[in-house]
Amino acid sequence: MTKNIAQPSVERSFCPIACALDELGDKWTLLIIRDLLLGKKRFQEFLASPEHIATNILADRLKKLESAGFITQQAYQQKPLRYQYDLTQKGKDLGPVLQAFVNWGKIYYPNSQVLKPTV
Amino acid sequence: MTKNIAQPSVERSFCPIACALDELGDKWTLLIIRDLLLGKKRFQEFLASPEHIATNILADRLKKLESAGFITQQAYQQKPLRYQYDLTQKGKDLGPVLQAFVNWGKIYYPNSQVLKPTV
DNA sequence: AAAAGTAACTTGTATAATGCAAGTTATATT
DNA sequence: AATATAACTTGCATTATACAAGTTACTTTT
Repeated sequence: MTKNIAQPSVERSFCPIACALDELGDKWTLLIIRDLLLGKKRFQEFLASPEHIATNILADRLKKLESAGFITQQAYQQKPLRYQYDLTQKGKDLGPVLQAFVNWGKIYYPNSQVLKPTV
Repeated sequence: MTKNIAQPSVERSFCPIACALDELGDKWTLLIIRDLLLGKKRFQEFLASPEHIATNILADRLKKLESAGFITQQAYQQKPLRYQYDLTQKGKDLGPVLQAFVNWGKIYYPNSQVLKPTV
């Protein structure tokens, strides 16, 4: 079960890298940020990414990303109620971090391919 | 217990970010890379970092980093046998990724402080 | 010479995170 | 009425992480 929404409450150190990894250091969170930067906004769009995140993990990460101020959730229609997620400035500013990963990854995973922006 | 040394064997997708996170996407691995970039080389030096990694996790990550080609292990003395770890080019090339985290983290964690190089 | 210390780990155990399948709620479509 | 869709939640098994303690092979201190 995935029931904790509370954040770690104390960071491990004052190092900015450690602080960042406290919030982003897992196998999925930065991939959701990647999808958002590429234009995806909805639950089903994230699920459709090639890594196939599980629905419980996705729901958990969206909650944590929202409570940590990386994204906002808002309804884009009322009947039926449907939500979309948008990056805050804090989230958008991770662009250079992901670009650094891409630059590095293209060298060390020669078969890899950068995903095309949605839209 | 931490007994698996084998790598995931299949990457989740062809995305270079996903490939990178397959090897680096956890709370500790990039902090060890950070320490190595700052000049640390020995088990006890990594343990002394302010985040206080557990010894079993550190031993596990050093093995995984070596088998993934990020670091090399070599004895720096024989009696008693002691090892040091050095970054390969693949590991050193993560410098810009960590710098991007630092640049971002300094903005969003105003109390954070960049660690000084060891030496 | 015995006791204590140090580096680099390993082992045990408890808690937390992840993965997979299935179920839920509220509509819309056929 | 039956099926479909979006956005989740729930259960359960597997894997990862945290913390404490133990191990091995020396070196240093008393």
